[in-house]
Amino acid sequence: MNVNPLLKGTLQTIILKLLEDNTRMYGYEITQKVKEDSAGELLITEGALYSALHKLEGDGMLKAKTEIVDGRARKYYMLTPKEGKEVQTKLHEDRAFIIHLQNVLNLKPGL
Amino acid sequence: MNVNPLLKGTLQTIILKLLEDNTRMYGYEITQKVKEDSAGELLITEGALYSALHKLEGDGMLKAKTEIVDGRARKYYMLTPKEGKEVQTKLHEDRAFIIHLQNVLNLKPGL
DNA sequence: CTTATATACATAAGAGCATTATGCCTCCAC
DNA sequence: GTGGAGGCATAATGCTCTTATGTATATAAG
Repeated sequence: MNVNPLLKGTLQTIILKLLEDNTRMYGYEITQKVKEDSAGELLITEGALYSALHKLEGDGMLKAKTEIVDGRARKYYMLTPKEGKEVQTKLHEDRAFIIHLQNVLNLKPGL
Repeated sequence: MNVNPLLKGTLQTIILKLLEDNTRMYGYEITQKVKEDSAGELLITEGALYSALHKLEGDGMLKAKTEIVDGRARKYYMLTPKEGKEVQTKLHEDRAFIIHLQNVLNLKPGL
């Protein structure tokens, strides 16, 4: 995460959410998708991303499968089946947290 | 920050925003205010708070003044005058960041 | 009187997660 | 043949949080 170092700990959530919506993605693809969705404002650094992916894999949240595409290796990640509900819970909590934060900061939703 | 370890780096922003709105506050008061505003969901730990206050003071963002109230020492903090605009900028960025995050997480504002 | 709870500040140890800086490799356009 | 884009990875460093602990006063409960 580059432009604004405000939020740490968000990266895991972003990864899980994207994998929930897109079945499977590889690292570079995730960086581009986040950049797109945020109008170029959220830039995930590679160091942070790959560490996070490895950690989530180690924790059993993700499984990986490497494939060769156009002569280059891609490592696709997807959610492990059992973690579906956990992702939902996480997203629920994160949403609640953002709302509480908006209340504290007095940032009305929609502004 | 307790209940949800999602966001790190938010505490400084919270402190600055509260001091912008309330002229001056002391540490314990800040913990209670955040707890209130978040319906008991955001619990600032004392270790985090006092470290953050000391850092902001060291950076020249805040100035402190100790007073004795009811026999107990209170350390009131307030923004340094020159930092008014910086706080505005910070809050602006943070608001933008939250919105981008909502876009990436596909959490529609207001939900 | 003593104990618990609330008020109030502070610091140290440790962990977690990010940035920054590298490194390695391939494909393709100029 | 050089540079940029695609693609993965790790090490050093630093910031910020949690957890634990310490100090101290006021007040209510027993």
